[in-house]
Amino acid sequence: MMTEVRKVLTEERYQLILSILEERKAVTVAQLSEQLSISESTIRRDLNTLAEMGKLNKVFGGATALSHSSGVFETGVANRASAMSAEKTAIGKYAATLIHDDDFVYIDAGTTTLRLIDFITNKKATYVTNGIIHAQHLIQRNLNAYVIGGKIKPLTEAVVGASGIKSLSGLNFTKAFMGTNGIDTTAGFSTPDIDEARIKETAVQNSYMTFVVADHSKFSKVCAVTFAPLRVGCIITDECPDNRYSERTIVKEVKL
Amino acid sequence: MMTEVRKVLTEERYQLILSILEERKAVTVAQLSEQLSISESTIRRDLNTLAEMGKLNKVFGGATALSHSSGVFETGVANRASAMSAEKTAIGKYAATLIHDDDFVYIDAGTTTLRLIDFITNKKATYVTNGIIHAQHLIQRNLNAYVIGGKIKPLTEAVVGASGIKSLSGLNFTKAFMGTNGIDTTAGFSTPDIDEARIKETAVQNSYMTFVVADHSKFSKVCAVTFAPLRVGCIITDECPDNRYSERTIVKEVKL
DNA sequence: AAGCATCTGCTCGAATTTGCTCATTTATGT
DNA sequence: ACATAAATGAGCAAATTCGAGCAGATGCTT
Repeated sequence: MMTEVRKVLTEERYQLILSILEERKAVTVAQLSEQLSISESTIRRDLNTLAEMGKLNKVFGGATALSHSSGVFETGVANRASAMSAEKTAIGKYAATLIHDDDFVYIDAGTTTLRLIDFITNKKATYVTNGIIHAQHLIQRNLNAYVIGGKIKPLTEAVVGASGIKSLSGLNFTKAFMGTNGIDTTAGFSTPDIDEARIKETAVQNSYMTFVVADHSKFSKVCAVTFAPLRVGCIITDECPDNRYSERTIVKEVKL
Repeated sequence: MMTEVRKVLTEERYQLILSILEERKAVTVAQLSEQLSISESTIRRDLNTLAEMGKLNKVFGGATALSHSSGVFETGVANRASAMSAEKTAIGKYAATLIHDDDFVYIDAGTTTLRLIDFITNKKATYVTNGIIHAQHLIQRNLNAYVIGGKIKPLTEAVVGASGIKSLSGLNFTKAFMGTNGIDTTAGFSTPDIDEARIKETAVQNSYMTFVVADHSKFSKVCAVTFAPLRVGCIITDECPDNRYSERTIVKEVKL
């Protein structure tokens, strides 16, 4: 090998793989290959070895961490959060810290934003959402909750349509937390449903700042309808796979 | 464009499905398909596998969670619904038969009206409510559901306040189904909360017909704020204790 | 320096998973 | 009860992943 990069010992790689797995609970061969700059063949060999040693659970496509029943400290929200992907929890936890007193916050319907609600502590801010389940969670946390009026889309239990957009007019949010199905350098933020896109579009336009919460799987994906260009939304994610995004807008990577 | 799509491990998908199910207690195949951006075929296969493992309850159209120990439907409003259960059921069952095709129905927040929703069969009518839980129930019955926008009152999870009233303007209901805390010959229909009273008042004014659903315990009670005089609302009850009411408005007694 | 063992990365056929189509079954409305 | 619509599962083709085999590189010994 002609490279001057220090050789990574096999044992060292094993430790790296295990620590990554410990954090993520599940990784693909491709992820490990990219992160460690090692060929997939070697990753496969390592995973096989580690699986034989009983250090991890090998599955088709990658590996999962062994189910450790170690955590007795898990309570309520944390318990549900651990069942949920760790990424969304980390993203939600960070995003929640961005809310300050007297903020007028819009919370978009979606799973990542729902996780965010569980970490909100600021009771002086005011919250508006278009998600029926989101509204319930806000209320259960004793927060100042408002819901957008309009037609409810059965699939996602989100308020959409013309009257929903009308409901948003005149509301000037200080911060909007949006979910998205796709993030792309040229297509921006996109979602499959046109009605939901219109609502998102209006909410973003009516907000002073926009934060898009999305885990790494949403990058380089393009859905049917774009609701905002890349530059208008700060991205909060667990891992940004490409610096082409940080060149075009603010990207905050939270650590797991 | 290199649409780099991040692989999601099968095991990971299982966890995601279970956590979503934990959150919502019931999901459709279509919902999971959209949430996880995965084909319905795969979702079906996953649900079958998870059902075989005994991790969830597979039903036609989707899946339901196993343990109903802690759910959104058993908190707050749903708990109080247990009082006068048989009476409310009978009242709701009858009231639901009053809804016809092309009706534009307003359903007030409250426990009796919530029971009413469970008996609605007409899918051609359109339904508007100010209750968050009511909206969820309407959606789960695949009905045309709209929600009023505005501030959510924590105790009853009902939308109240000025923007709620504004949300109602321009809506001309054919039928309104209202709950009430008190019915009195002189004070009319009354409720303890002034904000909720204002919403009720507006809804009644905007409706061609008004039905007040109330069990016998509500008669001869007067609460802080009157939202409608006795004559504007037909009363649907299990037992009317006094013919002074039937002299002043239409009273329908349903049998248990 | 040459020999040898080990590790790494690449290639390719086999195995697995995934998404689509379509006939059948199940639910809903008249 | 009948007709219509929706959901389901089996079958099939495409995409992805796996593992064995092979060649080059590295490090250690002679």
